[in-house]
Amino acid sequence: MNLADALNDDQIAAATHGDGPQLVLAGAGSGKTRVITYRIGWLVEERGVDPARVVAVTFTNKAASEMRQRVESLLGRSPLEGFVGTFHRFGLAMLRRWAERAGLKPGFMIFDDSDQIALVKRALGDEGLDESAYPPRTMLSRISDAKSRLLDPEAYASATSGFFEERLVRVYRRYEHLLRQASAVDFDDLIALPVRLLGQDEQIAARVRGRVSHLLVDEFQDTNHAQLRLVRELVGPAGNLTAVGDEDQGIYRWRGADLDNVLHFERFFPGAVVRKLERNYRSTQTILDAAGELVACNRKRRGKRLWTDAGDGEPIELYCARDEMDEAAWVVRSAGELARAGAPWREIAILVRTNAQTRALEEELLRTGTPYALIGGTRFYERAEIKDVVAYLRVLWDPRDELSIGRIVNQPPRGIGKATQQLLEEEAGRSGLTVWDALVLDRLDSLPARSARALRAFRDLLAELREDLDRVPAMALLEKLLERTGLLRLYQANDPDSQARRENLREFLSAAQEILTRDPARIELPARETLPDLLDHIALVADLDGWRVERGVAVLTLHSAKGLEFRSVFVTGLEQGLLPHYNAQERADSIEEERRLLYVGMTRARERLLLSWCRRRRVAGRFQDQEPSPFLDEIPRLLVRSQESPAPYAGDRARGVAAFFGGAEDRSTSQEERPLTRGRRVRHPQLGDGIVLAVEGQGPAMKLTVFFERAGKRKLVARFANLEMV
DNA sequence: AAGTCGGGCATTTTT
DNA sequence: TGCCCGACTT
Repeated sequence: MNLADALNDDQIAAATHGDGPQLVLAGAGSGKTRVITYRIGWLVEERGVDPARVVAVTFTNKAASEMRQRVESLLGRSPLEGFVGTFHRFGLAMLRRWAERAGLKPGFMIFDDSDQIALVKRALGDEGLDESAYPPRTMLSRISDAKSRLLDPEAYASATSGFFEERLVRVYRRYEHLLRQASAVDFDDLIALPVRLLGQDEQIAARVRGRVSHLLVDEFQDTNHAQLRLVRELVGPAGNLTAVGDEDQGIYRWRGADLDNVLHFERFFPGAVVRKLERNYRSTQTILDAAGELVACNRKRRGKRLWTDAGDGEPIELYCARDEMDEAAWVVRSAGELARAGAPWREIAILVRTNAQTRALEEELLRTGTPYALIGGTRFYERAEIKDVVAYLRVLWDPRDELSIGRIVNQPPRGIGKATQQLLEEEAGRSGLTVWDALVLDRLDSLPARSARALRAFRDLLAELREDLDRVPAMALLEKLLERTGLLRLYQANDPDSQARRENLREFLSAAQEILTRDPARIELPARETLPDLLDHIALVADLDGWRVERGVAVLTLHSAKGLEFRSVFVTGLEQGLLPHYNAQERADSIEEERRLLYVGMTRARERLLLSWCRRRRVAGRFQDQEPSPFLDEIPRLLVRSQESPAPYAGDRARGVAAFFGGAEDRSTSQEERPLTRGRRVRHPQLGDGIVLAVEGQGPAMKLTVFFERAGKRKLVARFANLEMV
């Protein structure tokens, strides 16, 4: 293996590190995946380490599969015997293997975010607490926080005090009870339970440790306390650990990530060797200097200075916009210029701090017909129609999954409304049965005849499908399910919404097909054998990483930009209150995290970095005067070329009206006079030709109901719709 | 039981 | 300003 051709000296040192722990502080774009890949290769090829005993963990499925592929192609072994995957999948593998020893039922399910919220709501109800005084989201995040610190309700109770905390403990305790009752685990359990198992069961610990001779952890700055403990349980304080991370890219503190895991690494792993990768292979020196100066203002860091021999490149552009629409116009116009200069659209990214910012940008992209892809947003498996199918699958697998039953019992509508569900639950509760058992035992006499009939039909439908569990493969079952339940029929209409949902269901089927065919030997097995894999996969993969096939400018949040790179990057909304965000302004820690967020955004750029801010911005519907972000002062002026909106305050209304009537800002005032009334024919850049059905309101607030030949009836805000008269 | 209305609300979201 | 959830209506 010739490392010298593939790696620089620092990278070689990290890849060929001997025994014991090492921390590799890998700056943005310093080739850390390369280092991890080559280290695994070196261990196997040069050190004769058994590849089955190499474990590499990351945070995202995407990073994991990329790493796996690179190792496989480097070593020419496929599939690789060792574990390469996410923390959560590693934990899950342990729990599946030793479910009972961990206090779980063998077929336990993984609850996702919305399941967890539902459970918290139920726990609040059981404890007689009001959701408005104890917001479920807050409660859940506090519970998750406790779990990621490995505190069970009792430990948490003794570690805290106060009125709110006392309530929280009760909800936490109840939540745990409900979770186990549903024979399910949440994401935090996938880490916490294995830690406990390793700490308590010597036999299992010995077996697992025997399988992990070398552990590599990526994105170490994102680990939380529980994950650090898991790592320590696996390799011990002096073990063969390679931790790769960058404290300057730690942006998940609010999710429990603990930067101290990197900052005080040697405290947890005494005698560790610390190495830095400071040579950058991505950006120009100008970009690195700007980002470096910025992040140097942070105190919580060990310190790195990135350099490149790629040259200085272009200065950074800074645009001071009048408002968010002007900002969007500048961004899109500049993106167009970059594209004309040779950058493919997909090599351009527009970064935002909050999702709300995407609105103005999207309007402008739409208006100008610029191809774009909104990254993030509602994730695939969170879409209602997908959740429905998954809920059916879960119920088929475990009909005592009450949460999922609750979701599908009247979906599609089959005459089992809230009242009926309530009665059924009471009936079940009286005999100490689960809802499903009550249905099977036909305890429906106390219910109105019509409700009972509907419930029996539902029960028989499920029973029929469940019989197929042992008879047909999962794909066949899935197709039959969609057919027999009527889920497919629900979206028969030809409106865009139904079309999108049908498309999603198709997408789901092909994703399921793909997952199931990963193991061709098992594809013909009955569903009972393969369904658990499918369900695990769905729970652990939030999204289909399909966006790469889309072409167009990427619009995404700073958080979801981590790990990506683009030829040109816009970071928008560099304003006090937005970046840094209001809610982060009190605590110095949080300000530093906001600074890292900007740092992450800036270092995504290879060639061009363009920043913008607005003098005023519409926040929650109101115009607000904005101040530039203090972070802008931390970027050396010499590296920046500034420009300002040519029309600082003038012509808001004129522009709004112009935009409304036809696109280009200077488009005829004569059209302004033509009244927009019912019956007028209009053209929308995306929706095509249509006819105005109704007009509400006046001026900027004017709303139109338009019937489009292609897209059907739509309600539009006239000012944003960019309609053209025809 | 299902649609309609209106108040409250509005960072970020790897698994 | 828009969206989401819960309450209200038919």
